[in-house]
Amino acid sequence: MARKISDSTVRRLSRYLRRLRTLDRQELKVVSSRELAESTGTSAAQVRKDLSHFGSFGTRGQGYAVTDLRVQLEEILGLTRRWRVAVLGVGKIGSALLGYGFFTQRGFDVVAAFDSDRSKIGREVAGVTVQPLKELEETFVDREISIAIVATPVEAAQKAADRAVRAGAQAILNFAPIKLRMPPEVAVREMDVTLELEGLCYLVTEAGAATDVSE
Amino acid sequence: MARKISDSTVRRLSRYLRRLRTLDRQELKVVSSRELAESTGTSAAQVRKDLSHFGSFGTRGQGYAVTDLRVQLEEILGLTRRWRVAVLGVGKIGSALLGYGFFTQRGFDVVAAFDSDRSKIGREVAGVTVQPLKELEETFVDREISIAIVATPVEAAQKAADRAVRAGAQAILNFAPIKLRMPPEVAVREMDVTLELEGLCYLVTEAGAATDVSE
DNA sequence: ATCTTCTTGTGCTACCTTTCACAAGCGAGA
DNA sequence: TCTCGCTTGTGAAAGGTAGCACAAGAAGAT
Repeated sequence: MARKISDSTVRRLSRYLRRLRTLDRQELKVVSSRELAESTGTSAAQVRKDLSHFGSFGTRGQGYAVTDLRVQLEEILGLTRRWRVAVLGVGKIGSALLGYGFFTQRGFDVVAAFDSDRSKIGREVAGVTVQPLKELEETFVDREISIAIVATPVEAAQKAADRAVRAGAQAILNFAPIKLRMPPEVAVREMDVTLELEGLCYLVTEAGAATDVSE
Repeated sequence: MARKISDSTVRRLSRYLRRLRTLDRQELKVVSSRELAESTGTSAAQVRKDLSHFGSFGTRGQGYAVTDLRVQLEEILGLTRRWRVAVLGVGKIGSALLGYGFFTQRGFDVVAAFDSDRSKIGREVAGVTVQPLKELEETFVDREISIAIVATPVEAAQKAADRAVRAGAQAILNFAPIKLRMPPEVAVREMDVTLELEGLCYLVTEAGAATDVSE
């Protein structure tokens, strides 16, 4: 299974999984690609294509067994284990993430938080004690942290991410408005609020301009 | 200019703009597509192709005039005006966004916040008073709010977004882990933390599996 | 056992995005 | 004025992604 799966496919798989978990809780046994597509905003053909990259999980004429497919997707996405996460930067976003109950529920344990601000160090946020940055390396190793969430101010983001990677982080979720330079073996995802907002502005402006012309 | 521009192009334009603003502040006069590409994590050809959809902004043999291109991009993205934004749901994420100074700096004014929780209503967060949901419609119209940031719990997200749209919102930035169903004329962007985290898990797991085989 | 109905899995096609490669064009210097 | 060096703008090729359409196959009815 060395096939390269695209990011958009992986994102959709996450969506299918989310839906399947709900269906499973509702004790529904079977779901069709069409139903799955409708509730996740895609097409039935897309659902089948996405799943077909990993095998044949359905029954022709019937659909997919909910629990079974849920488990398969959890395995594909690597969600059968728990993941230890550290938050770098305990500002507004960092604190919000620390208190985000969804993480624990979904297999992510936030086991450490770091900040350079003296006044924050030692404080406990949602059960996690804020540590000084100099303890980063040791803590990452000790607690086997594999994912770092970068929520520092933009100036500090690259350095924080570099340190996390040197300390063993395999993946970075970046909230800072900067494109991080990372070695290719490190997985990176960007969560850039202003980028998305600006994208919305473009679309609204564009739509407005188009309407003006036709009027 | 009825050409359809892809989301990924628009995102890159935002990145170029961000870089150009820095360069402009540093009083640099000219920048090449190569420099722009390196600092935004893409290729020089991509930069030129992206810009070429909107016109010819550079000088052959020289590059692009920083200030000029900055202004052009601001116009293309619709950032020459200010945008009024409302936050729906003043939980952890909502509060973090309300206090996010970057917005004001970048042309976005958060002028309203709503929550259904009695205990939060009337409270002031970062200069904005939290209002009850029933005032949503009136406030959107009065304050000419065009962008709604949905930061409610997942169960409330669809309804909140629907109300915002009926009240005149043209764009939605959605932080709730759900794919919103919106009329096609409404622009939507998703900011889904767990989706991205799960994506990272897939990549890490995959990389690990690949290494195991080769070892 | 055969037929009908239903939904999957997939080859093929169409479209879209990125990369390549080079002519066009600008400025500086002789 | 001509040449040289450099970078843009762009047509064409390559590479990917999504949609279509249908054969394959499973379950239940006759």
